[in-house]
Amino acid sequence: MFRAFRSEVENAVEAALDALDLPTDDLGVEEPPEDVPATLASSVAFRLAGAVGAAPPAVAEDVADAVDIDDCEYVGRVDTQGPYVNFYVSDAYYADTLDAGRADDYGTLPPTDTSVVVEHTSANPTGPVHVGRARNPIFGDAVARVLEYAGNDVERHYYVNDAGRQVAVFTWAYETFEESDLPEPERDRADYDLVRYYRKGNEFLESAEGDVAEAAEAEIADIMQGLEAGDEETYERVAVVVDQVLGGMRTSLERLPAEFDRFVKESQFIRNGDAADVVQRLKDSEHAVYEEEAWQLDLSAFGLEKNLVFLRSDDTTLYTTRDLAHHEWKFENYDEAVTVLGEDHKLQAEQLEAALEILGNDTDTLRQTFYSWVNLPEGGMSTRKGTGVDLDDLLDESIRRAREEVEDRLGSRVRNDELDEDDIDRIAHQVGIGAVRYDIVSKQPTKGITFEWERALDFEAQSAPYVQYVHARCCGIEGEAAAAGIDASTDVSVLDTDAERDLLRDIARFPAVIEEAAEDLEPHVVATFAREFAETFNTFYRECSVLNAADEDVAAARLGLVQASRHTVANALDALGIEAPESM
RNA sequence: GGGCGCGUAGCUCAGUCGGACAGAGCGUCGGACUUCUAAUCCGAUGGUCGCGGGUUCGAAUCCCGUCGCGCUCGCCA
Repeated sequence: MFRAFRSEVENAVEAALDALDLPTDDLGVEEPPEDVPATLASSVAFRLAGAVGAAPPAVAEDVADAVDIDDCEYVGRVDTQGPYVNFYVSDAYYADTLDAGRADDYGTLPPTDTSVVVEHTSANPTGPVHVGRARNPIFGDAVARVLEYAGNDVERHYYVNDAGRQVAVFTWAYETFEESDLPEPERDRADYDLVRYYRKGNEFLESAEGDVAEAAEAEIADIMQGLEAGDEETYERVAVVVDQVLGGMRTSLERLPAEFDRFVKESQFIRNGDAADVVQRLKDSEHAVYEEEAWQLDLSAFGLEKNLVFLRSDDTTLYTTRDLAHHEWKFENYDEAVTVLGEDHKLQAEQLEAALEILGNDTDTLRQTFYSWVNLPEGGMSTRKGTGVDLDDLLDESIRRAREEVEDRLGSRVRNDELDEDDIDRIAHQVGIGAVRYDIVSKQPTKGITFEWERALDFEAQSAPYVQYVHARCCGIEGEAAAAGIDASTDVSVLDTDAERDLLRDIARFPAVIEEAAEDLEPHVVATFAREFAETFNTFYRECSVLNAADEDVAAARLGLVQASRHTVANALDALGIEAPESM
């Protein structure tokens, strides 16, 4: 309802300014501070004071008088407070909010008929997913979910690097070194198993000199040439490594869960000739230069100082070259493309966008969004060097601590619903994984995060369990109410306390929060909303009992409010990829 | 050194397309369970919004400068 209310307010202000012969380019519609009872306000009087020749409060009066809300359904009243014109919601606003909240998909926006491909994670298939990378699937999956809630037709893609130098090194190492020379794997799974060869290979290359180094490099170059030439046998050799490691990584990612509709291998753009086609078209462009035996793009016309090499002197393509073909494929098949990347890829992303324009693409449909790396107190994490915390270890530890919490609370539990072993297991997983996700997704992606165990696994702070608990409380009330024979109503006229009205106002805002998160690709606003909503609900919970309400009508309406609250909190959590427990 | 990002309470963070006295949680201190689940609630405490200028009726928010931290500047990805 908030979105409809806002639109009514904007139209009303614009019409009022028109009637007064004043400019309408900036309506100044904004949300007032919390202690102001209005739901929206306009600060337009400040700006018009000069032109009108009167003090802002007087102008505000004029505007308020000129505002006509007769046709408004959700604007109930207008007044002024100093220089501000304040807009209050109508009874219909509350009534329709409660009614809309009955739907279990509440918060979902109308279909946009737009297909959006969200590419995220796309980590090189070189080893287990570590926490430094884990921000990508958590943030990326939330972006995809939020876009879905906003009415888009979303596909999630993982772009698999199976054609670059790193996998060539990996393949060579896998075929060259003996298992007996390697340390024990940390887990019995392909990614943990094979990463040992990758680390060993890199170690070898760093220290090797002379003929030995040259021989190794020759073998690696041979693999890269084979890939470039479309040699089947080479693809098969590489795939042995890539598919196994990727399979292991998927197992980790699915625990979050971060699942994908499609794994797009970059080698396909070499094999189908698209990469070669891109190379030819770039060579023909006016920005192409041939320097030091390699083909490059001079991107100074796009404000980029560094040239982009798109064809090596040995005629092999680079990651970005193949990614150009990949993006043209996306443009052909989807209305919009969103890519979630680490901040270390910013320059490459700018070069990609410029090159796509040179190739004649409209890049307005491409949005590349970035997140800062998660570092350890002692520095960065690296698969190659083997430094960092594995995502599996973080999730295991989080679940373990969550289970401890559940077991600790069993004794002091008021509710007599007898949690069995399966319930404890379920809650430990929901809370443990939810806490990790919330910790990551609730922060602005541009801000750096230093990983610290105790902070990431703090269940007391502004965290997933706090929000999840509200959902469990809603489920508990609904269960008790059903047993007591109470049927929910949508009669808001008996919901007149501050706590009830505040809760309705928060429920009403939820779709607008989804809209904002999708527009800005910032799921953390949903996390902030969920936390604030939980606070509002907990106040309601304390002050407004459903089972012990003064009369049946109030009990029924409050039960309706609890249902709408449950849908709101469940879907806010779902948009973040966090499970909503029915009991805790 | 150039480019990009970040800097808000002791700590972790919201707020940043200019607007009403800068908000939470944690911590500290003090309260609330015979009540629909206390993983909860209520109160107190705590801030030169890195620093210095500028624009404006109004700046945490925009501009310039400066300091600190991160990323980046490969024929790696």
